Amino acid sequence: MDQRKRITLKDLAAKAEVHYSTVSRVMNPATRHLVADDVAERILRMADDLGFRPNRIAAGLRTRRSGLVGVVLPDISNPVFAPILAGLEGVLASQGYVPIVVNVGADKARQRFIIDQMMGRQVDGLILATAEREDPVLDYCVRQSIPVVMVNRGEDLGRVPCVVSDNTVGMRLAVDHLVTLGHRRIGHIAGPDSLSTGHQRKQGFISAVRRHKLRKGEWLIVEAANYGREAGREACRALLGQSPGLTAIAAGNDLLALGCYDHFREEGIACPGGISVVGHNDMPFVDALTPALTTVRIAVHEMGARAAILLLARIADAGAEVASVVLCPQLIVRGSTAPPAD
Amino acid sequence: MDQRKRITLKDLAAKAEVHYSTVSRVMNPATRHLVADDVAERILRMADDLGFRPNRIAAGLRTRRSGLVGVVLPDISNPVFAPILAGLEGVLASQGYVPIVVNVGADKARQRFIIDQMMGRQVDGLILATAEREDPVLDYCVRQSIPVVMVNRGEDLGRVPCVVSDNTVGMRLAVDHLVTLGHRRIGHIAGPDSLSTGHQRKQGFISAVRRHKLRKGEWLIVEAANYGREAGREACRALLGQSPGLTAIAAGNDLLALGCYDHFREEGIACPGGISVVGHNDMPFVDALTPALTTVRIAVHEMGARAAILLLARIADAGAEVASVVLCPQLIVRGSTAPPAD
DNA sequence: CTGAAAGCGCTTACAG
DNA sequence: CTGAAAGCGCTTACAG
Repeated sequence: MDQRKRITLKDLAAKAEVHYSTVSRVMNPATRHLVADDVAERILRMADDLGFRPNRIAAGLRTRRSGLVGVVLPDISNPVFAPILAGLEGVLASQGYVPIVVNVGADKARQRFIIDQMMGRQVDGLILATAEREDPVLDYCVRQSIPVVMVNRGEDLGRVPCVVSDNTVGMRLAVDHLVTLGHRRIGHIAGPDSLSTGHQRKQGFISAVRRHKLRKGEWLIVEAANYGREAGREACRALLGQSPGLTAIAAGNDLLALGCYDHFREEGIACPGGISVVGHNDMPFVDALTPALTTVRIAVHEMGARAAILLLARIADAGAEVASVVLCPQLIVRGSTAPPAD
Repeated sequence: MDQRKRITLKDLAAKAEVHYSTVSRVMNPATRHLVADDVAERILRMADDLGFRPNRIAAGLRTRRSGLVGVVLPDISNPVFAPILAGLEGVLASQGYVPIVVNVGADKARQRFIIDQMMGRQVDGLILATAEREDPVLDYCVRQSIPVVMVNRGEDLGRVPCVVSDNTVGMRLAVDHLVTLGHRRIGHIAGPDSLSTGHQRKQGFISAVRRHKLRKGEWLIVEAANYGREAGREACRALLGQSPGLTAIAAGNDLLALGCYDHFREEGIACPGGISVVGHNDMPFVDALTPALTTVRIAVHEMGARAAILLLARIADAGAEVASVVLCPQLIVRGSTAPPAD
C-alpha cells in the first residue's frame, strides 16, 4: 500500500560490502574525507542509483538537531508576512534548515501551546512574529532557553535578538514629508500600543511633530483596535470626528491607511485634495490604489533574511551576544499626499 | 550553553518508579486506558510538573510517521497562496500535523531537489501548488508512491487528487456578465497554457464566447508570459494593439487585471468608461482599487482546507480512490465593468 | 495491568 | 582507512 520499502544505510552497506558506518561517513560531506576516495565514489554512485535518501529523522535523533525552525505568525493574511516568510525561508533553506510555520493569531495561551508542540518536535530554534512589548510567551521561551529571535515586532526588555524596521525614523520621514508639503494639522492612527511597532511609531510621530513645533491641538492621535483595514476605517472616523480640521493623516500601517480610504469614499472626502494620507510598510499593490499610496517602505524581505541569519548564529552559539538589527526605512512618495487645500 | 537538559521518558519513569513503557502508554491518549487510572493520573501530573514533552522525532522514528507535510509553493509573493496556506495549516494543525513550507519557484529541477529533501525528512505527504499540466516532478512523486495532492493547479492525467476552482464556470461567469452588459468585442488575457488554470480558463473563455455566438474577430486571446502584473501589462498592450476595438477584457487572474490597469493608466484609457475588465481570484484588496475590480472569487481558503483533508485521507489509506474536488467560483461585480460606451 | 526487550536508522567515539 | 558497538528517545508486540 505504501512507498516502496525505503532503503537504509544498512541495505546500501550490504550491497557495497562495507560496514554501514562507512556508508554513513560517505553520505555526510563533512566526514567523507575519512574514507578512501575509490570506496567513497563507488558508494556515492550506488546511493544515487538506488535513490538512497538518508533518514534525517534518525540522524536528528542521534545528533539532537532536527534542522527544523519554528515560525510563529500572528496573521498570515496580513501581506507583510509573506515577504518576511520568503526572506526567512530563503536563508534557512540555504543552510539545510526548513521552517515549520504556524499561524496562531494573537491568543497567548494558544501561542504557548503551539510552541510546546514545536519544542516537542525538537525545533532547533524559533522565530516569533507575534511578540508584544510584554510577552508571557517570550518569557516562557527564555525560561526554556531555546534559541529565539523576534521579527518585525520586538519586546521592551530586549532579552532576545530582534530584527525590526526603524519605526522612529519611519514616522519622522512621514511627518517631515507632510510638513514639507505645508501641513500643520496632522493626525496619527496608531497601531496597538501593546506592540512595539504601534508604540514606537506613535512615539516617533510625537517627537516628529514636536520637532516641527506643531502645537497641541494641531496634532492628534487615535489608537486603532488592531492593525486591520476595518479598524483603520473606524479610527479615521474617530479622528476626523474629533478634529475635522486635519489636513493629513499618518497611518500606523498600510492597512490602516486603506481603512482611511474606505472612510473617505463613504464620506465623499477627496484624497489628496481634501486630505493627505501616508501609510507604513509599502505592502504589495498599494501603488495600484487610487490614489497610489505614499508610504514608508520597510525592508520586509531583508527583515526575514536577517532574522534567519541571527537565529542560525544563535543556534550555533547560544552564548552569542544579543545583537538586534534595525533596518532603515525609506519614504515612497506617491499620489496620496499633496499640499493642503487652504 | 543550551536548553536545560530535556527530560525523557526514562527520567519521568524513574521519578514515578514505574517502567518507562508505562509512562509511554500514559502519554499517548490512545493507549492510556491500558494503565490503571490512579497510576496514569499520577504520571500525568508529574509530567506536567516537570514540563515533559515527548520527543516526537524519536516517536516518529519508531512509528514511521513524522507528522510533517511538505508544502511546495511556486511563488509565495502571489497573494493567492497566503489564504491557501492558511487553509491548509488550519486543518493540518487540528490533526496534529504541521506543514513544512518551501517556496521553490517554477524550476522543475529545484522542485525535485526540494522534494527529495522533504522525503529525506520523512514527510508523511506532499501538497503541491506547483503542478503543471504535464509535470515531471509529479511523475517522480507518483513513482515514489508518496501521498500527494495538488492544490489550485491540476495535471492533465488526473493520477493524483487535486483541489481546484471550476475554471470553466469561472470564465463563463465573467463572459456572461460582460455580454449581459452589452459587450460583443471581448479580449482574454490567458495565463500560461502549461498550467491547468491558464488552459482551462482559456477554454472556458472560448466556449463562453461561442455560446453567445460571438463571431471570430469579435473575440481575441493573448497569452501572458506568466501570471504576474508586469506580464499582464504587456499582454494588455499586445491585445489592444491587435484589436483596438475591444470594449472588455477578461483577465486570467487579478494580477493580470492589475497589469491592465497599469496599461490603461499609461495610455489614459478610462476604465470602465473606455473598457471593462474582469479579474479572477478576488485576491485581497482588489476591492480597494479604483475602479474596484469586478472579479471571479475562488474559494482559496477552502481550497487549502480541502487539500489538507484529501491528503490526510490519502495518508491514512493510500489505496483510497483518487477523488478530486472542484469548488464553485462566484462572480463579484464591482466597479471595473460597465456597459460599453458606444 | 505492568515489565522486559527489541528495534526504528542513524552518528560517532573507540579500536585496530 | 575501516569496523564493531553503543546509544539517541521512543513504541509495541510479547510475557506474565
